[in-house]
Amino acid sequence: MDIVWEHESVTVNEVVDAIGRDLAYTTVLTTIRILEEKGVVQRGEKIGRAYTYRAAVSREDVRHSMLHDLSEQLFGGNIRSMVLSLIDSQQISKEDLRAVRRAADEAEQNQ
Amino acid sequence: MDIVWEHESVTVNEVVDAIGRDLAYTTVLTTIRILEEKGVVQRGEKIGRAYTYRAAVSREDVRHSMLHDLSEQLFGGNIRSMVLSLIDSQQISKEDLRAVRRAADEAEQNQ
DNA sequence: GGCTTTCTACTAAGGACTTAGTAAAAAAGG
DNA sequence: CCTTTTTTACTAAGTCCTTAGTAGAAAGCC
Repeated sequence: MDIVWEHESVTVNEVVDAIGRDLAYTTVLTTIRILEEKGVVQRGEKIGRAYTYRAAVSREDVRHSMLHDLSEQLFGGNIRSMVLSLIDSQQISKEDLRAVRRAADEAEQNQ
Repeated sequence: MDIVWEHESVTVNEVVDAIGRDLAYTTVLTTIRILEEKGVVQRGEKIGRAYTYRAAVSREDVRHSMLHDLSEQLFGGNIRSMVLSLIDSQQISKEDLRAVRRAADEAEQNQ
């Protein structure tokens, strides 16, 4: 999906070239076909002899929905706990904390 | 795992009773055996005729590692982006934002 | 001590995901 | 037009997860 999102419209071959791993053409084709079945990718018209594909859901939507799912799994749906856990994780720098505070301020403003 | 974490030490039967879903005894047994194989649960001594099991990793550790994994998958490991995405998700209230800001302040202090 | 119940170990089926092969269709090229 | 190449559709094998059944061991009960 990262590659589809980055390219707006891709053929199977473009994905194979971009993916950086040594996967067979048919492997990528199968994967895209399943993504299409699930509705996260859509088939467009042919370019030359190959079909093109483009994302049918946005990266943001997927991020939000996966974050939501994980918050359910780990924190009973409590987003606040999740954010606090991230802040306490020692993986976060001073600038990160400043950015977080700024974002919290803005979010509060816009409510 | 939730049940194991809540009970400190459990038998298979206690899990079956607590789980709220209609699962066969052997299903729960198998699941616990696999959790044991993976090292997240440890077998203790027998109580009566049944083995007891207890958590071998903390809930916090699992939360942090799963959050870390998802941050890699969705945000290239950038925790800050992940927190900002959560804050922007409209799922978060004023009090949540205040709590977040307070936590950010404390975290900065402790650095 | 033999019957009954409880628990465990082993096995297995079905679904999802990843990987890739084969065959056929479609296009390209002489 | 016939051969070669490219692309697709279908199939399949392997792994992991969830679910559960069967057989045998262990404990409990007269």
